[in-house]
Amino acid sequence: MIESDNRSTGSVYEMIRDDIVSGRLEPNARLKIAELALRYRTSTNPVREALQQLRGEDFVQMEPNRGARVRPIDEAFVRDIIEIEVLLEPALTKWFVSIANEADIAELEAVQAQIEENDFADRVRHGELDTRFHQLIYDRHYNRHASELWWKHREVLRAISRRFATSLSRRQAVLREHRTLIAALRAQDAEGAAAIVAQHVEGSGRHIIEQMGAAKRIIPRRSPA
Amino acid sequence: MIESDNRSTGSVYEMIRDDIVSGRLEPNARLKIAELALRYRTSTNPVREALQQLRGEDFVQMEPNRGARVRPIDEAFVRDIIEIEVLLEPALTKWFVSIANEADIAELEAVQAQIEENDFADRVRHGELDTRFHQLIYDRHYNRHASELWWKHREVLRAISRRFATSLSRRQAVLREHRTLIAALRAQDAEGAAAIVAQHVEGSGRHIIEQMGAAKRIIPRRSPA
DNA sequence: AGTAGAAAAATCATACATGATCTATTCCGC
DNA sequence: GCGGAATAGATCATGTATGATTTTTCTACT
Repeated sequence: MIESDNRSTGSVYEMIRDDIVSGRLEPNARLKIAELALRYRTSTNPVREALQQLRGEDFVQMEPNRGARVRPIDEAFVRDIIEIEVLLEPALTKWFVSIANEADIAELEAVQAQIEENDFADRVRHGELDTRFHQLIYDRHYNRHASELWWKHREVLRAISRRFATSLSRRQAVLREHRTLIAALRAQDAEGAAAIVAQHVEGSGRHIIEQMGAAKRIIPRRSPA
Repeated sequence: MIESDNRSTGSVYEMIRDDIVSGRLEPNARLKIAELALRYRTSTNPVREALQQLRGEDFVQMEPNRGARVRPIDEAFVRDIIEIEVLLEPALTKWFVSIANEADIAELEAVQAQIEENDFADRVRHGELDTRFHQLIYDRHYNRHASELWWKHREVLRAISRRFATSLSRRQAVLREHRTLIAALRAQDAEGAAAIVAQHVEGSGRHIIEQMGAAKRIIPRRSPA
């Protein structure tokens, strides 16, 4: 246990989930019931239930009689998610083109301005802004399922990204693609916007996977359970 | 409670899930913990945990202090799932084209022969065969995430379908599309196969939604909670 | 290294306290 | 008497606690 936390706000589920997504609980970390119960100042029952819910959401893996672990995230996992996002996000974007009004696009531009102003200096802030940028596009979709699926994937990817810095070339690509996307949206070019988003997602995935590969070569990997 | 079940095989989670997917627990049915504990001959703790896991998988909905219900399934829900499948399944199919060998296609044809032989006479059997048909295509995909997502959606859709009969025109379309799909796969025509699958999924979704609409007009709907 | 035994941990079963919600009856003003 | 508000009791979800049992994990010894 890293820190004996005594936050008392929010459900146990939310707190554990938060700790996983934010990285305070590392990938593959063992999640002992008694320990978590202490950490979140509850009894074991809520912890068990939270873990089961997280298991259902695939944030946690469980083996019979061997308890729970934070879902270990490897390159294949990221690739899988990205492949789905490459399909999903362009489709969500296309629909956004048909409903976006001037105010929506102005808001996108405002966020983009903040992203450029921050210019990757504050990594956490960039993550938040970038998420908000895409969320503006996806969150209003009528397909709640698709939108929530995106969000779930997003959170996982963000949890990974926060461990790595963004390469210079990737920074450039991100800014460029965001700008191009805004232009396409403004021009009501659904196909163009979708194509850029696909490229954006793919690039993001490739970047993360490369970083993971690089990190693995430096940090000696724990034997995987 | 309909039946006092005393099956003792499998985890409580599996049994509840099974009862939901198979329809023994109706959509929107209230899931009382004490009742389920009796039904599955366990204590309340495993039931509570199973419900949380199912909640994470979205088979069950929960409201604070008001317990759990079997996820009510409406047209919007089906539409959402289908929209995702329209993206997912063609992509999975394309990949299948690149790895399928003669034996794979022969197996598809064998299943298709059984489907045609059964000719929708036994509804449950048709559901099984149809699932197996598509499973042959998707299950070997390297993207476990996508494959599992398909499977989850499939189970839900099957649970709905089993309540309705298949219209004559839909029967024809299913058989035709399966045959065309096999032909495209054999011809290594990835794009063609993908297009047919997209059409197949969309048609299936449309059919289900129509059936649901029709049923609603006959069966007076319970006030939705 | 391999292993026996100890400690830790998961899992399940109860029992109970508390508080929210639902139901149905009572009660009041009209 | 009638409709609706107030309320008392039943029902249920949720959290806590504790013990039994089994499996896994750790530790110390050969």
